[in-house]
Amino acid sequence: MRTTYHHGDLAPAMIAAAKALLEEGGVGAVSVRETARRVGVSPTATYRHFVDKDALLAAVAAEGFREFGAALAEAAESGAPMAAMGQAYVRFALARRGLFRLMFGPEFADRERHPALQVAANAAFGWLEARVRNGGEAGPAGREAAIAAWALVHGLANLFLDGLLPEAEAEALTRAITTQPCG
Amino acid sequence: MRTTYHHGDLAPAMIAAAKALLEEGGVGAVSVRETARRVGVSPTATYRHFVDKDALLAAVAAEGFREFGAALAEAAESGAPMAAMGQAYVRFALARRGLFRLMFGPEFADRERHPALQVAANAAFGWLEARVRNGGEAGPAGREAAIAAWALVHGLANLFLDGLLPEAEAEALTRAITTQPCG
DNA sequence: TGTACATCAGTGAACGCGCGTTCACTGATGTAC
DNA sequence: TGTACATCAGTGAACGCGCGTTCACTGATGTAC
Repeated sequence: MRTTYHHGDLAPAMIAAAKALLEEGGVGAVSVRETARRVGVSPTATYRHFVDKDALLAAVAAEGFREFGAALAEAAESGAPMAAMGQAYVRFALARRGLFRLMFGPEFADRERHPALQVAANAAFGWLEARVRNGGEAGPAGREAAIAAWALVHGLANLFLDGLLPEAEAEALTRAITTQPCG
Repeated sequence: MRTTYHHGDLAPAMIAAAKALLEEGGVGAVSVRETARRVGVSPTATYRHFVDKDALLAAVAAEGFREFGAALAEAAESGAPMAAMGQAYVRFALARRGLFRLMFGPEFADRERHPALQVAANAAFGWLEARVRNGGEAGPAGREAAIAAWALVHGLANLFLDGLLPEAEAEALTRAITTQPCG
């Protein structure tokens, strides 16, 4: 496929290939060797761009948070922001299952070791902070309400993802629940 | 440690050892070989009791659901069942992180292949069904309210687990949020 | 415009590892007579 | 109570595998003069 010796854009290509593997078989299916194979490059080339496998996964997760944040931000423009963001949240989780699981999974539990990832995650959840400040009451009650809304939508996403709620009803249930007074 | 040739109780011992590994290093740290090593038995002995590694993990997860169900049922006896169950839910997730992640994780996504696990999971969530039937209104609104309560508490558990909400506040936040009118 | 050379981005072979699982086997146990 | 024998629950060695990573190296690119 590649005719030149130099690939030219290896890092993004590796990230894209890793994302594809992630969707196909979960985080367990992502290996340096298979990712390199997909890109058409020797495994060794990886180490020009990522110090180790963990760094590759972290880069994938960071990109995930950026996409996630963009989807939420777009929904926030809508007329009914809370319901729209809830839908966007659940939709992202179901459309990008492997990525979503990686982003929130135990792989990057110690967030100290991955500051860039931390930054991306915080940016994605900026809307939450904004809601705490702007929307409704300030103070502890406002914070708790915002957290409750977040937890509600995060819980729905995970329950659908885990097959504990019927995925076919994801859209309808999410809409119904996030448009109730407490959603 | 063991002096007899026959262990006598290998299956439960393997499950216990696998659970310990699960807490120490997540599902990735659980291997047939290491589990057998811990029990003091050859890896091969495992296959007398579990057809393969997957079966061992499924047995662990099933036991997890039974313990989880018991913890929830006990909380349900309390004077303020919803708040108590919320606390129990979150507490279980944080105390048994590896187990909780395995139970809800992608390992057993196709629930068809693990009927025993399915049964255990359904039993654990019996309280949910009960609440839909007995508590409050019946019909779609009642169902949605029950699902919302479940999602709220499941979301809180996962956000603490994933380090997105400060774990130190787990008790207080969970109490505050589950005792609000909509919790 | 041409050339020497530093630097960058790849390669291929090899390392050591732990894994899940199978094989042929053996020690221990239980049961029928 | 004793014995033959089937069955059960282990063992140890070996299989093939894919992995992450390192090594010494090479082809391609860019820059200074």
